[in-house]
Amino acid sequence: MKVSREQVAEQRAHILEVAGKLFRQRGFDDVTDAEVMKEAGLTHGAFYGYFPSKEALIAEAVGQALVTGHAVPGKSIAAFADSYLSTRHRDERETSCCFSSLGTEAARGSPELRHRMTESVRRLIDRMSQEAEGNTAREKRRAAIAAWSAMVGAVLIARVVDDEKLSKEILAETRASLPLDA
Amino acid sequence: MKVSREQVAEQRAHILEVAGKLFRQRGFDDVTDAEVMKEAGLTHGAFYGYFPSKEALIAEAVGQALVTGHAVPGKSIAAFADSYLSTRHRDERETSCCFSSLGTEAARGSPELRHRMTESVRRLIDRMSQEAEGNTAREKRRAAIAAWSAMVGAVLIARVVDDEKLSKEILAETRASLPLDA
DNA sequence: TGTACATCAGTGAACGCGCGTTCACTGATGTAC
DNA sequence: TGTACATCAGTGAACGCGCGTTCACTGATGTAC
Repeated sequence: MKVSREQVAEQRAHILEVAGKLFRQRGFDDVTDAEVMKEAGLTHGAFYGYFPSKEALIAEAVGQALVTGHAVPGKSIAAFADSYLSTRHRDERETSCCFSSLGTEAARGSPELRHRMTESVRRLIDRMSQEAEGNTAREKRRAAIAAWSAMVGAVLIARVVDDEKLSKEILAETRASLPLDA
Repeated sequence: MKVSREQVAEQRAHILEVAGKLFRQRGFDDVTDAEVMKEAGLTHGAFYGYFPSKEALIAEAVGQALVTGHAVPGKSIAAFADSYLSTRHRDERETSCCFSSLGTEAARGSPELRHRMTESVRRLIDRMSQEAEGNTAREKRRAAIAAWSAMVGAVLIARVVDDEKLSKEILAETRASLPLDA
């Protein structure tokens, strides 16, 4: 059945949203394109009308998630860090930050995927630099980079750890050490 | 052909070493058990004489890599941070730290794998706490946790980023901010 | 406005391929006499 | 010390299964007259 152009664009956005959630929840390899299409309400065969390959879907879905996802909204950097280092963000993986949920896989991913993630890193560091601690622009930028690294690492480690107490401690102590509340 | 007991133990250790390197280089899913065995100089069929499943191999190989690998040797914490946040460690993935090379996949791994990694986190935090900055034990432990989180996150991000200059900056600025040189 | 046709999003089934896993067999080693 | 047999690490081939990808077909929509 044919469908209007707007519906196609909506379907496409819907597929990307579904894929972004599934990938963050279970990783690139464990999620099949058949599953993504089914979850989006379409049949497997329609996939290649939307994307040339699974790799292309991955790059687009993550690219989308990086923008709409757990980026910095209107709130302050301190509030962003609070939510980033919360147990909620740790546990709700399907809507979480792509670096802490897919980072090690993404490092081996397509050039397109890595490029989109790189642009996201740039945006985030620039944004965080504005509010980070420091007397000079250089110091502020350093603090932003260090804070972002610690945030990503802490959530990653907190998710690997199988002891709830230790996991919480890592999130809380990392939060307490961030140079963001100047 | 039959072989002596010592040879079997050596072969097993060799398989684990090979698997640990391949997994860190290319991830759990992309490496097949046939490939691991071939690289170790054996045939595919011998695999299930050594391990009950691929999942078991993953847990054992990572467990081994966590101990012999990029852990803290005799050197100081500051020297450990220097080498951890070097471009060499970023680029030589096959012998690198399992958290920064396999962390996001490991977070979805078997209980056995996550448990071994948790024990490694505990050992590392305890060890780093001894030399970290701070006036009280609590402060030292906090600094150790924050430093370890930042180290893992920085290497992860530096590997995703496709711009060498930005990648180096993330490693260097994270290093400069660590509270380890008390 | 109504009819005839071209378009093309979506369907459903199939395809090769490579994966994890199994298994009958081999033959060098270790053991018993 | 030599011989006969049991053990079992390793071989090589096969197995289902599910993956990414392809394709002939369908039928509702948009367009032309």
